[in-house]
Amino acid sequence: MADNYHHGNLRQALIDTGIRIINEKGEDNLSLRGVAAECGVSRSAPYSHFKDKEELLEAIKGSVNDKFTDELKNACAGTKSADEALIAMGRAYIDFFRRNPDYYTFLFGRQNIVAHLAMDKIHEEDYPPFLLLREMYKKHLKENNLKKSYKEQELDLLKTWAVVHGMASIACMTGVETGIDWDDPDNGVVT
Amino acid sequence: MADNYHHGNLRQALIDTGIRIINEKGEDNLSLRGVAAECGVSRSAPYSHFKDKEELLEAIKGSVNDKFTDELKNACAGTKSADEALIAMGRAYIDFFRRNPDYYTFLFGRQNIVAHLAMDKIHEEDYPPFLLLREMYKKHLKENNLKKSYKEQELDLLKTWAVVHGMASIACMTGVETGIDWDDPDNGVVT
DNA sequence: CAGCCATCTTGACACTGTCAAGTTCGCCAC
DNA sequence: GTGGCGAACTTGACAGTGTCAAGATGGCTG
Repeated sequence: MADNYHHGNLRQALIDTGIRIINEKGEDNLSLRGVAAECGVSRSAPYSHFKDKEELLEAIKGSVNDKFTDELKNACAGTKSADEALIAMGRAYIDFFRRNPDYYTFLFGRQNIVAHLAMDKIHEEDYPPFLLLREMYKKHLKENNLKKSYKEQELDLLKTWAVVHGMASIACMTGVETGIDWDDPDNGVVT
Repeated sequence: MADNYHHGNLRQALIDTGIRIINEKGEDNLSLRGVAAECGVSRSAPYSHFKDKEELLEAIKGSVNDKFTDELKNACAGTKSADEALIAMGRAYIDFFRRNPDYYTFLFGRQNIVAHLAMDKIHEEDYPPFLLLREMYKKHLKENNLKKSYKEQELDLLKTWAVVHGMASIACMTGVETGIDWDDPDNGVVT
């Protein structure tokens, strides 16, 4: 049967059902054998597409990261100024992980990002969400006619990222409703 | 032999070697059987002290959390004002996870804290490090003769925790050296 | 048509968490 | 002391896991 052999797009199927399983049952309950089974394929078929279980997880991570980055971009899309965009991004960042708490550990747990990007300092890295933040931040400086030293900019970016990222983490841990008027504080931090 | 039976303090021994293994080989490579073996005890001996592997992990987590809280307290100890104490705590918080990056995921990963403390909102929780932060924050308000609404206080605390926690997370992910003059920014955020 | 080779399968192994049943031994009532 | 209770520990067993080696399949290229 041509059904069993040459599945067609097993690689993508594995990634997709992998994401679904993580959503339904959490990262802990994702097994290579399980993913393979749900794709209607034998236990070691995945080894034709991924060296490791780890490599499949990395691929899934990449996919989730794309979705995350898209949501951040969409949040920016409807805004008229860089200031608005920064606020919208902050909201979207936190919302994303409030809606999918499991993704926080999944994306940021372990040494994933380090392994992926091998960056030395934050401002040298190419983590897409951070690139987006920097871009908007520079726009914000231009629009408001602000001049800052490189050091000051670096610190602003780090602080902004930290506060938003921290809020997301806290929101995931506690399930807290961030009853916060982002229009004020985020701006306060950035400027 | 009295050596095999009634180990004496197996419970604590399991926790201690558990911590050691996590330090040496990471959480992923910690197996119940492994811990038991290193304690010179059979594979299911741990089940006399812990219901689960999860219950052992929780115990280890508690132990690590104690160490973390101690370091924060020690950081406060040498300070003369609440403002100084807050800064010292922020530094200690970030330093702790820069020294032990694995602990970040271990402590804050999954739903650990939620499961542990079952808190609804941040200001109602009893997570020791946060209690310490709030205590120092209130001292800071008193020492500086500041009056703030409950809402404002809540927001200050959340923002402060978020920025410090976020910095810690970022530091763990990136291994970045936080070349930051904490004497300025932290104060700026808190006040 | 021949055969290459990516793709997939089956068999096997070591390792894991967990349970049931049995063993050991300190301790307490008699 | 002696009996035995019960906590602490052991051994045997089972299902599930990641991974590899060897073989089967079948679309593509010559």
